[in-house]
Amino acid sequence: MRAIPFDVTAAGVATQLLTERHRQNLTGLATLLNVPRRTIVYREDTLARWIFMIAGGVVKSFRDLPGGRRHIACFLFPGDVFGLAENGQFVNTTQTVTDVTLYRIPVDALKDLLRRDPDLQFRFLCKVTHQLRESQRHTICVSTRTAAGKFALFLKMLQRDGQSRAEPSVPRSVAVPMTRADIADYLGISAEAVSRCTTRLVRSGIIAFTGRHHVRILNSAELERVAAVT
Amino acid sequence: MRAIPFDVTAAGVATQLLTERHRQNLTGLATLLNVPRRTIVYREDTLARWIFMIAGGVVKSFRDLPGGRRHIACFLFPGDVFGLAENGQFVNTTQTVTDVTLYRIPVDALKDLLRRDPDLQFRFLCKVTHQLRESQRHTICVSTRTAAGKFALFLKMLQRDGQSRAEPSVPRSVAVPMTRADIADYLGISAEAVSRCTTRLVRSGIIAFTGRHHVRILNSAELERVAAVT
DNA sequence: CGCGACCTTGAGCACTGTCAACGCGGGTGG
DNA sequence: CCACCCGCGTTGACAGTGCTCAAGGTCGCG
Repeated sequence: MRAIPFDVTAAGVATQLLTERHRQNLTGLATLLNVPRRTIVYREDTLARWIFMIAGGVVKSFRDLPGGRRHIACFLFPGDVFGLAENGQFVNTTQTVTDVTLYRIPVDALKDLLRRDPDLQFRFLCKVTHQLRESQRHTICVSTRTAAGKFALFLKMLQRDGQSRAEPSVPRSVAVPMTRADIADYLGISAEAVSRCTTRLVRSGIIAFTGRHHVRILNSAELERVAAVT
Repeated sequence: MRAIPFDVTAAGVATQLLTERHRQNLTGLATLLNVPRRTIVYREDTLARWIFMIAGGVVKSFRDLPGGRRHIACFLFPGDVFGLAENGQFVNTTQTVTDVTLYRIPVDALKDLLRRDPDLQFRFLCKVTHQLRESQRHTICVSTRTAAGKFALFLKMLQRDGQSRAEPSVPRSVAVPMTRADIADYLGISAEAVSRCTTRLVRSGIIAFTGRHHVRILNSAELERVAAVT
């Protein structure tokens, strides 16, 4: 964590796609890929020669910890950029959650382009800053004491994300494309704990499932209250 | 969380201070401030007109959650930049932990400078990327199941940080400038839990305290093992 | 329609949160 | 220079929550 200098909103909406000129500059460098679900995009600690940008679908970024647990750092949605590296190697492993289409951009060429195009670089700066804020929200999620509280905050995040991407959606209906196990690894709890707390929230009439990957929020105020428990 | 495009190391060491030319450009804009310990630098949800950079001392960035808990997002050290904003307002509250000297830079002027100086902007991009990685490490810390595991990872982070800043230090001695309560709020546990697990680590001969704010790591391998518990 | 992956539910145990009391130590004022 | 005092840290007891292991149930894809 650490510093966090730029206000995305003041600089234009970072979650929006780039301008047409920027798109053209980038697509000159990029390769478009179609990737089936459950596919590893890259593995941690391998040579990081590319940056990726999602055109459609959902990706998860994770790391297996000593001790056997798997920690999911983030879920990535259309418009998101990924390919975090350190010492020239990827930090996390990334895998598709759904079928995905993505742009693959050579990192060296992108670096040159950014140095020549300060405006485009500023977009990237805002994007990373935005992701830093998201990361801090994730940490708050995980640091919540109860499983129900974590899940409630997670739902709120998915809801915010969904509507910021202006997805075609039923009001108060939230898409949850990942499995219970993925949610568990993201929240730092067991899959059983996820099951138990969703069951309790359903029985309390706060949420309802319409299929395994769609939640409807029935009582937003109460959900907020669950999330706010010490 | 989300995307994470740039490899700090490949682009030059981001944790290092800026080059002399960059420093001169920046200090033209900056005001140097001396701030006593325990001072609020700015409060969350207030107008974000400045970015700050630490010349010396330690700062904490936190947010009080509904429910009464306080979540510390990060500790900031010399060379770190802070002032994260969203919609033109600061996201967190920041307070000095020790006596601090820092640079205060008007955000508008900085934005202009960055657009005119792509090289300097790239430094900032790397810095934010670095902080994103740190934030992910923080999340792993917090998601660890046991208090001892969280504390062990926290210590490792402080150690890495300390030596990356090339602090004058005794080998295996780690400076812990913050209080137990601050550590608790950072790790998402109670202050009592921090006390209990440090006591256990001391009794196990894994660490030793030389004063309240200095730890010596006696058995690094065992500390690693504690951190790796499921 | 059937198989397999995913999800749910249950019982026992370990750990942390909470509340409360005590100990320690540095700073301040007499 | 000394004694007090208050912030900070430690320790103990009890209740609550999640983890683990195990078994049963359900959805969706081939």
